[in-house]
Amino acid sequence: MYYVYMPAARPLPLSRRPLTNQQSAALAPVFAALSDPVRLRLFDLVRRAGSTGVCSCDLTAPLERSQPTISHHLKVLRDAGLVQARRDGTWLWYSVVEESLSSVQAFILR
Amino acid sequence: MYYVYMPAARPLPLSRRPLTNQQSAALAPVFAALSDPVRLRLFDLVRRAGSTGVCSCDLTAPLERSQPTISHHLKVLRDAGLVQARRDGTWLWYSVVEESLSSVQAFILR
DNA sequence: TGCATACTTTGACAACCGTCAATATACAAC
DNA sequence: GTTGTATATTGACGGTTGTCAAAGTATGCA
Repeated sequence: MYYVYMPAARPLPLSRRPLTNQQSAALAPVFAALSDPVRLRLFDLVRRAGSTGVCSCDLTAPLERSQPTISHHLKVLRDAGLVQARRDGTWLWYSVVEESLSSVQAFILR
Repeated sequence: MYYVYMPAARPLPLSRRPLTNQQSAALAPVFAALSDPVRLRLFDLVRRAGSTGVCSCDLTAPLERSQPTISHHLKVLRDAGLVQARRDGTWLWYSVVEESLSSVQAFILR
């Protein structure tokens, strides 16, 4: 009978372990929200409007889609946590949620 | 009649102009390929296999999907240019395409 | 109250997606 | 050739998606 040195069981750093079911389930909707060309351009337009934001009424014309369609896409981006809306009278001002792309960035650099 | 100084018309740096139709159309399929939880885990498993790659036969069990389903997802990742396959006898070894995420990275840092 | 503008929701449609069983193909060994 | 293993394709199924017209809701103003 020999005694063999066994290092204490210690999990690897999180990022060196395979992506878990929960992690992928949380990440997929963010990628899905950006998987449509119209939404990509929409997000880009909102982002370049900075902290001031942009009125959604100014997003319909450049994207050549009906107003309900733009409203639908903005909801998808909102539900994914990528953009937020602030009401000002009858207008809605959209701006990006800072750090909302950090999970995507973390996956890329993983 | 006055002469007013007008700087020569010069386009802004590319990244400071709105995302074009073509750019978003090229980018969306990459996001779409990563918009499914199974494909995210699949890509992660392939990536952590490094340049050696991983046999696709070793990808079915951990993802708890049928062999045709995994084959389908691998094709989606291949078509998006995210992974590549090298044949070795009856096996196929999958590895990531380096720099394949650069367009996503560029969009995030845009 | 009524009207106008900004936006959302509903309903419908075709197209697409994830999944699996069944089948087909590719390759190696015999 | 045959047999066995690895992978791809086909076909079908329910579910989801992008789109628009139409109708509904919300806000401001007279």
